[in-house]
This record gives sequence, structure tokens and C-alpha cells, in this order.
Amino acid sequence: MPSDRRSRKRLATRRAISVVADRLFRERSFDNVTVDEIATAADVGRMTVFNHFPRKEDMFFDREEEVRAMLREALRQRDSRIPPIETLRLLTHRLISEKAPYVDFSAESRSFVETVERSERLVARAREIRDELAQVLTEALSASVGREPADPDAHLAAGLLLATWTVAFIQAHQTFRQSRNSKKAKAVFLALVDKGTLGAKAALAGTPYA
Amino acid sequence: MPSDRRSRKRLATRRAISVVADRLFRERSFDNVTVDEIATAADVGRMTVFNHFPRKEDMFFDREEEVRAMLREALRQRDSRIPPIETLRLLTHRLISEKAPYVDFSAESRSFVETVERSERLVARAREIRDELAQVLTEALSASVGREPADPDAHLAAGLLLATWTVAFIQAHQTFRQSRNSKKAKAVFLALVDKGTLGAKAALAGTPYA
DNA sequence: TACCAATATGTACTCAGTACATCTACACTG
DNA sequence: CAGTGTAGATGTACTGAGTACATATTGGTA
Repeated sequence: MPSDRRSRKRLATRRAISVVADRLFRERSFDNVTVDEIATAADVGRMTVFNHFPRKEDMFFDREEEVRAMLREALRQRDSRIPPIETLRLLTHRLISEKAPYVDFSAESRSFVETVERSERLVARAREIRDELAQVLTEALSASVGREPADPDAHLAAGLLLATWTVAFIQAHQTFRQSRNSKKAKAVFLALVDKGTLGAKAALAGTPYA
Repeated sequence: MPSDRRSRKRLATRRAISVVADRLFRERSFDNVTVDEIATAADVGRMTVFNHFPRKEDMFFDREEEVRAMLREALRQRDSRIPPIETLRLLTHRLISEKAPYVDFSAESRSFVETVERSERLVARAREIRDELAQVLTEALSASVGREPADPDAHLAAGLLLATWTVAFIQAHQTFRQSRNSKKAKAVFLALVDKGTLGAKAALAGTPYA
């Protein structure tokens, strides 16, 4: 929390908009809430909303930087005896066993996922974020073994892992919906992650990533 | 070509819009052409444009059904001694050796790719198409081995393969730009496809897909 | 030929997003 | 501590995609 009042006020305004928007999106779905309504509900001017969130979607996806940072950190400070791909597999296992957002199947994460699914625009933004993550992962993987930032092998590894996580995510949520059993859903998630990771290791065999 | 004049005229109108739009998008970039301009240039009403192409992007991506059909066909009539994933690998090799669109590095395909890259909206639509292809591939893979349409293994295989093709596509175009050598670019493409396919096979080992 | 229905088109609207100007309040300096 | 520069909040006016709904036109067909 910055000490100067100016920054604090800015943060507070941003937070107020974000909280209000999030609630409205979940209640009435993304497409049935206008920016004007959000501005009014948050008691700020319409332009203030766009000042903080250039795109309407940004009000909903507001924590992506944390995920990026986590990936970068995990690879940067990895045990050098464990190759990058395995490091990421271990990371996902650790996240699942803790209460990680998105994959803990709490009411909160389910509501999040449902809200995204109900809006084609949010789905589109989720796809974009996925590609941004693949980009970040490509760079972090390259850096972790001292190669060029756009190393094709790192690119392939990142693509395979992101695809794996995406499939695991979708299938796990599917499983949860059918069984209402988060233990089972998590098992599905990990099984698919392990399979996909195995594939990534095979694809990258002979490189420092595997 | 349908015989009744009505269908022929409808097709002709659609084609006229498509051709004009394609030319304008490539000349001036997607975002710098308005639907009004397209309508005027094609000598039709603005509403006629939306009648044929609900989204502006649809005027540019107008051949996706062919790709979907190709994937479905390849898996439907595959040699039953060759597993699905290998069938798809062979398909990509065959496409590359022929003059396949998108990956022949002709002036036409390069202009296509550049036009997409210059517009965030077209990139977003390309992502969407990728996901639609993954969906189609999931179903076609499942069907090819007689499993449920949403079989998780098929989903994983489709995800891994689409990721592989995407990475191969990007890296190959990158290579072409640096070398202006389509032979080299195609080699990069195939090498990455082979690596990714190897990974997919490893991930799906023990299933009928590999 | 007359009618039905598919297709083309017009009108009027909504809403996200942008450009640009203005106003307000915090922070910093002399 | 008064004065001033600037970041942040806000207003106005606009663009352009997309939608809802009405209307006109034209080919197929009884």
C-alpha cells in the first residue's frame, strides 16, 4: 500500500470499480451490465472507469499478473537438479494440494468460471490471457536454461504445457459438475497434467527443458 | 454451384462482399476499413453485409469449414492400421509437400498472415478458430476409436496437437521472414510437428489414439 | 398471373471505446 | 505556507460494430 494519499486514493477508486463490476458481472452476467451502470454503481464518472480499465473485460480479469509472476518465480528459483518441465509439474501439484484459485472448486471459483462461460467476450479474453501466459512461459523457460528468449523448443514446451493445463482445467470442472466431488475433480486434473507433462518431456527429450 | 437463380444470386452477393472486403483488409488493414466502406465498395446495403457475415471478422476468415472437413475426413477414412495421431502427422507432412494454404509461404499466404497480425481483432478470431478446431478434432478423434465425443484422452490429444501446429506455424513463419527460404521454413515446421506429435504419442501411450 | 417466401435494404437504436478539453486536489518547492 | 505543476477524475462529443424491426424486392411456384 503506497504511502502518498494520491496513490492510495487512486487504488481505492480502482478497487471500488473492480468490486462493484465483479459483483454485477456475476449477478447479471458480463454482457448484461453496461459500463455506465458500473460507473453509476461505483459512484464515479464513466471516463474514470475507462481510465482504470481500458477494456471492460479488464474489470473481471484483474489478477493475471500474479499468475505470470508465479510461473516466472518458480522457474527462476528452481532446484537446478530438477529440469524446468518437471518443476512446473511439481508446481501444479503443490497448487492443487493448497487452496489455489480457479482449481479449488470452491463456490467462488465455480462462480468465476460460470461467469466467464456465460460471456463470449470473457471467453475470448481468457483465450488471450492463455496466449499471453504461453508467451511468458516461453521466455521464462528459455531464461531458465540460458537460451534465446524465443527458443523454438521453449515455445513448443510452453504450448504443450498450456494446452495440457487448459484441457485438465476444463475436464476437471466438467468432472466436478457431474460428481460435485472436488477430490475426484482434482484427481482428474492431476492425472491429465501428469499425462500432458509426460508428453511434453517426450517432445523435449534431449533438450535441457526435460 | 446451386442451380436455382436465387441461390446463385445469394452466393454471388456473398462472394462480391468477401472479395472486396478481403482486398480492402489487406490494403489498409482490418481496423482501418469500416463495414460501411465495404458495403459501398461492394455496391450493396450495409445490412446486406451483416446478413451474410454476422461479424466483420467473418469476411476475412471464410474457409474454416474446409479445414474442419479435412480433419474429419482424414480421421474417418484412415488406414485402421495407423493410429489417429500418426494419421494426423502424415496428413501434415502431405499438406506441406503439396501447396497447402497458410504454410506454403507464397506471397498470398504471407499477406494473409500479415493482415491477421496487424489486427488484434483478427488475432482474437484466429484464437477462437483454433479452439473450434480443437473441439472438432476432439470429436473426430473420439469417433475414430469409438469413444464418447468428449473423451478426455481425445481432448488432451487434440489440445497437444493444436498447440504443436500453432507453435510450428509461428516458428516456421518466423524462420521464413529471417531467411526468405521456404524450404528451410517448411523444414522447421515439420521438425516441430514431429517433436510435438512424438510428445502427443507419449502422453497418449496406452490409449487407442497413439 | 398471382401469391409466398427468401433476400436485400432502410431506420433507429445500443453500447464500447476514443479524442480532447477541463476541473480538482495532492505534492512539492521556493 | 502560498503558489504552482501535475496526476487523476470527469465531461462532451464522436466513431463504428452490431441489433431489432420494418419494408421492399425478386425469384420460385401453384
